[in-house]
Amino acid sequence: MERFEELARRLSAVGAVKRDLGRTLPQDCPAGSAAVLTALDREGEMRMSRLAELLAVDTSVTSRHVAHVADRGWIEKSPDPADGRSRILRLTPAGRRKLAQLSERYTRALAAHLADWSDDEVDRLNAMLARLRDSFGDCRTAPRPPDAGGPAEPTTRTPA
Amino acid sequence: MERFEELARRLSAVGAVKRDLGRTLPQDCPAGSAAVLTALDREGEMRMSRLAELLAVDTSVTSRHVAHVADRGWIEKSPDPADGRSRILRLTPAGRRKLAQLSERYTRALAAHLADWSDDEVDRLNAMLARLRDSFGDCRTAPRPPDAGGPAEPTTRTPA
DNA sequence: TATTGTTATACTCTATAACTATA
DNA sequence: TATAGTTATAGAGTATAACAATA
Repeated sequence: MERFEELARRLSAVGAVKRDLGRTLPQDCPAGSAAVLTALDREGEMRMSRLAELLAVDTSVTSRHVAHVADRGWIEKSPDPADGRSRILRLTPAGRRKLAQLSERYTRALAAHLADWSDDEVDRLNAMLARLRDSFGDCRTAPRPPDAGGPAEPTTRTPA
Repeated sequence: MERFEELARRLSAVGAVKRDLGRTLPQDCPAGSAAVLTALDREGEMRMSRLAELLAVDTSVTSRHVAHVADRGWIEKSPDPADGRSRILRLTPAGRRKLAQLSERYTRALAAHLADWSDDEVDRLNAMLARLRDSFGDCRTAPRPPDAGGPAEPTTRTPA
């Protein structure tokens, strides 16, 4: 169990890293908003429920974050032809520009701190974090739909 | 930069893992309090300023968390013979019992989710997270950038 | 009746700034 | 004057529950 106790502490310490990186974000786009933009950029347009699932937070939380970015014109909500209760969320050109700006700053800060890491090391950390996330799978929400069409061409953005 | 963009997303996703694990914590001891108990258990008695440094949060934040656990009798504050402004923080027996309880639940949840990980894999993740934390050293004093619309301001650092 | 999303409320975590009490 | 710690205030993130509109 010792190694799991260590892991618990290490995960806790990741918070410090994230707080530090979060300071690169502009005042009008906090981490929650950046996460919405990033998800829509990578996965393409989607409904609120799916976005909440991707972000692994409650729909009420997602609703607030979406409202924030929609108020600023970074995403648009169009009617969902398949379900009148739902709407389709989509990045706007302004949203893409905002995301590009965020991503550039955030990623640059990360790269600066990890300047002495080899590409391979970063890749290995990425792989392990991916596995970690998978191991916690869908403890909060339903599994992703059987994915058929593949995500709309992601432009490789990033932030929080 | 792509691998750093991926890392940014992976780090963000760690939040979901931590939220999930955080649900194992008892109502009277949230994550911040647990962090205080853990640090005092591992590093031994210390002053507020050192604790704040270990947790990588502002002393005002630490002060609140310490007040929470002190109110519940989990730590005690004794006068610092070397400096009258300061006090020494120390776990009480009750604090140790509380921590043992927390740790048991938290660690068990972690172990359950990572049941199919080998010891070696957990060790490697631990090592990488340790290095990640080290790479962000003591960068807690960096103020927020002036933000708002404009392009990323110039940085003195030269990322890879 | 069930589901999608919104809103009201509450709690945790964090930071900045003002304040106290020592040094 | 400077430092250790506290407190007041504010902002972000999250969750639960009550609600509206639609299915």
